[in-house]
Amino acid sequence: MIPETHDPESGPRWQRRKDARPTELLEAAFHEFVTRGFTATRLEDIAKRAGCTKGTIFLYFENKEELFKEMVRHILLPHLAETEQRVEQHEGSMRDLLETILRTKFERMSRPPFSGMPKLIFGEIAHFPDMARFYHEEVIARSHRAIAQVLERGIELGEFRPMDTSNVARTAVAPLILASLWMHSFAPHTNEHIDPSAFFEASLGVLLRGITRDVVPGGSHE
Amino acid sequence: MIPETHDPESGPRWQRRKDARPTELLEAAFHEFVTRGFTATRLEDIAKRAGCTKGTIFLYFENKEELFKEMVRHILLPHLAETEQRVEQHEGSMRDLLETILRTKFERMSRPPFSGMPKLIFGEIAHFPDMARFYHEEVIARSHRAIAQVLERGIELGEFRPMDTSNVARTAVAPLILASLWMHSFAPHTNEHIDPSAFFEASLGVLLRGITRDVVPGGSHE
DNA sequence: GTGTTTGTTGACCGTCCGTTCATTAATGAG
DNA sequence: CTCATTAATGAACGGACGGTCAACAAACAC
Repeated sequence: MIPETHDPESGPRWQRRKDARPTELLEAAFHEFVTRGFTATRLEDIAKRAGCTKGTIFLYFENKEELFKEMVRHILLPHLAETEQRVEQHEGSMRDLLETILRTKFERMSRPPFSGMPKLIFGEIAHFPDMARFYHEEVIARSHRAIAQVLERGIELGEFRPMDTSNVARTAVAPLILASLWMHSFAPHTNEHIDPSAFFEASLGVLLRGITRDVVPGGSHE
Repeated sequence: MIPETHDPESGPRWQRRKDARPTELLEAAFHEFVTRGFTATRLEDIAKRAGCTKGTIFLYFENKEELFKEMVRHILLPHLAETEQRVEQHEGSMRDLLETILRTKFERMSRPPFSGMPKLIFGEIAHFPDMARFYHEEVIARSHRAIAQVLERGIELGEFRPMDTSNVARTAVAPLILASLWMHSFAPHTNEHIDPSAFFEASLGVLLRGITRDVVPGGSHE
């Protein structure tokens, strides 16, 4: 009942941690934004989760929007090189590569905290033109390019039929995005629970059959 | 510069229109919600568009959330019977029926104002459990059931291969939803413009090839 | 015309929350 | 130890907006 009095047992009331704060704030922001959305997240919540107060945020970030941008940079950019590198290095079946890429993406996007990104992005990015451009160029376009490239190489190799690779690439990721959105919008409030794995396998099956070049029946696939 | 003085030329300052107000407000609400999102829409904007003031809204609706619910009921429910009836009455190729249903859905979802619904729904419905249940039961589940039914009948008729019809139905609509989301999030802020029709055709092609039962090459499709 | 009913207004209230800043205290140098 | 520096605090500000309500005026009966 004497909150003003500092408990001498617990050391200093707070510490000066200039180096650690930004990262802690970015990660707290990621959690809160992805859980509650940009607008609904209060800076006080982020501060609390990061173990400081609201005012501290403004020592390291210009404002809420800038914090959001930095958060995206900090969290997502490290994941991009991986996919690109995988495409670069892969040799052999493009069908296998495509499956691997989509499966990896699915693993990441189907579990928190990343499962919350699509809702966050599609739901609120329209209000932040800078951010929309940044996210599109740095995340979506790069990911899209990697998948389209795999499709093109597959066509050249005769594994896939000729197609509109750009739009098929979008078709390929659409179910992944829908699954994430579902988890964070309807799933918590309905009894109809989608089994994410089964949904992924079903959509992957449709995709692979839909793009594979017709083969002569009777011919082995090995 | 005398805004308090009412211009005698323009008739009464306002009219009493008890019957017309609700519909006008619901349609104004639809436009505003779909354009700016639930949270970002101010009741004042809706009132202005409907030709009245904020206070009038509360004569007809309990609060903002209730207005939102009524809006969904008013706008969407009339569209549902149509699809169900089409499925009921169709005879002949399930492939044609599936294509017709998806194409109709695409036409509606790819143009304003309906193109804004997915963003509105997936973006903000999580905050309104009642609404989520209602929308899921009355809109999504019914639409989903119709598509799954077409797939099942197609399997029985030997047009489609055996499959997880429920999850393939979701796979089928995923690109439509993604296209709508794109239009209302990234499209206004990037140079990479998706051609909605081309995207639809590409995804429809993948879907149909992906679910069609394998046929003997050389056989005509007629 | 007069009076009554009631649909509509618009000023107002209370709350929420991003942002600011004077104050406080942790830290490190000397 | 003392002092200077500055990270961190938390009270306070201000604008936005959902919701309220007393006053107003349109409509209608007579």
